[in-house]
Amino acid sequence: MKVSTRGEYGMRAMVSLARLYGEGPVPLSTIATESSVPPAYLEQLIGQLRRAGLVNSTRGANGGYELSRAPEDVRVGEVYRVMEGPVAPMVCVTEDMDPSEDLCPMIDGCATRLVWIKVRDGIVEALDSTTLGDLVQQNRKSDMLSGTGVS
Amino acid sequence: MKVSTRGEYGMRAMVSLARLYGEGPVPLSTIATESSVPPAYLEQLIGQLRRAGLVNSTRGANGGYELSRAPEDVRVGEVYRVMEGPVAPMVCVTEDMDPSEDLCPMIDGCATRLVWIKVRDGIVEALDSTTLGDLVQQNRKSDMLSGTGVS
DNA sequence: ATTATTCCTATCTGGCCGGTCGGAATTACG
DNA sequence: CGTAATTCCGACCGGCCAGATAGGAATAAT
Ligand code: FES
Ligand code: FES
Repeated sequence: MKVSTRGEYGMRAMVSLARLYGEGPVPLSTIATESSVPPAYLEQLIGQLRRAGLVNSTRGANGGYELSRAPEDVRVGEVYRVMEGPVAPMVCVTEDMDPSEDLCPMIDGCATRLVWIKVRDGIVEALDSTTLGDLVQQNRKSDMLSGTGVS
Repeated sequence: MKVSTRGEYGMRAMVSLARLYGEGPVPLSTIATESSVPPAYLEQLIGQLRRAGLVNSTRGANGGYELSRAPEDVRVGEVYRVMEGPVAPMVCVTEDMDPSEDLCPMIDGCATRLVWIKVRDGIVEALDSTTLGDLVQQNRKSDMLSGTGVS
C-alpha cells in the first residue's frame, strides 16, 4: 500500500509553492529544482493541480504557478485526492461510492470490509486534519532548532 | 494507494478460518470456496501465513489449515503485515525503519514527511485496534439483523 | 523578433501484480 | 499396501500501468 510518485511529487510541489506563497508566479523550473522532481514530469502533474483549481498559472515570460488559496486554507487531503483519486484502500470502500453496491463475492457477506473502512477513515482523518500551512510552519520550526538542516 | 489482492485475499482467508476456528483442520479447497479466492493462488498466500506462524497446517488426507491462535488474539494488523509487509505509505516512513536515514532529496529538509507519518499512524491504529474475533462477531451480528444476508 | 514560459498529447519501457501449473512429499483409510 | 486426499514447493508467464520522456504549439514580456 504505497502512495504513488504522483502523490509524493504533487505534495512536494505544493509545499514548495506554499513556501513561496505571495511572491508572485513561480516558474516550473524553480519548483522542479526545489522539490526534486523531473521537470517534464512535474509539468504533467501540475497540470492536474491547475485543472483542479488548486494552483493558478500565468503564461508567457515571467509566468509561472502559484497557489490559488493561502496555504492555511489548503488541506493536504485536497492535494492528495487530485493526485491519487478518492481515498480507497480497496475498491469496495471508495470514499464517494454508492453504499448500496457491495461487489464482494464472499459467502455470507463481507466481514473484512469493516477493516478497510476503518483504514480508509484513518487515512482520511490524517489527510484532512492538516493544511499546507501547518507543514511549512512545522518545517521552519525544525529548521530553527537544527541550524540549516545539516547534511 | 490500494491494498493488493494478497492483502485482500489473505484477510478474507483468515476471516474464514476464524469462523471455523475450533473445528479441526480445514482443507484449502473449502477456504478457497468460502473466501472466493482462486485455490492455486490461495495456496501460495496461505504458505506465507503459515511460515509467519499465524496458521498451522496438517498434511495428508483429512489435513488442512487452522488458526494457530484464537481469533480474538489475532490482530488484523498482523495478517496485514504478513501479506503486505510493514505499513509504509511511502518508503521514507516505513514502520520499522532506522529513523536516522532520511533519503528525501528535497531542499531544506522534507516537510511532506510529516503528512505521511500521520497517514501511516492512522493506518496502523486502524489495523492494530481490531482482531479477527471482532470481525466475525460484527458480521454475525449484521447477519442476525438482516436475515440470511440476502442476495 | 526573440526569449521565457505554460500547455497539450503521444509514446515508450520495465517491473511486478496476479495468477497458473506440474509434480513431489505426507498422511489417512480400507 | 495401494490409493486417495491433501499440503508443499518452485518455476513460469502475460498484461497492465506507473513513471517517465519528447516534441511542439500557444502565449506573453521586453
Ligand atoms: S466488500 Fe470489499 S473485501 Fe468484501
Ligand atoms: S522524506 Fe519522504 S517525502 Fe521527503
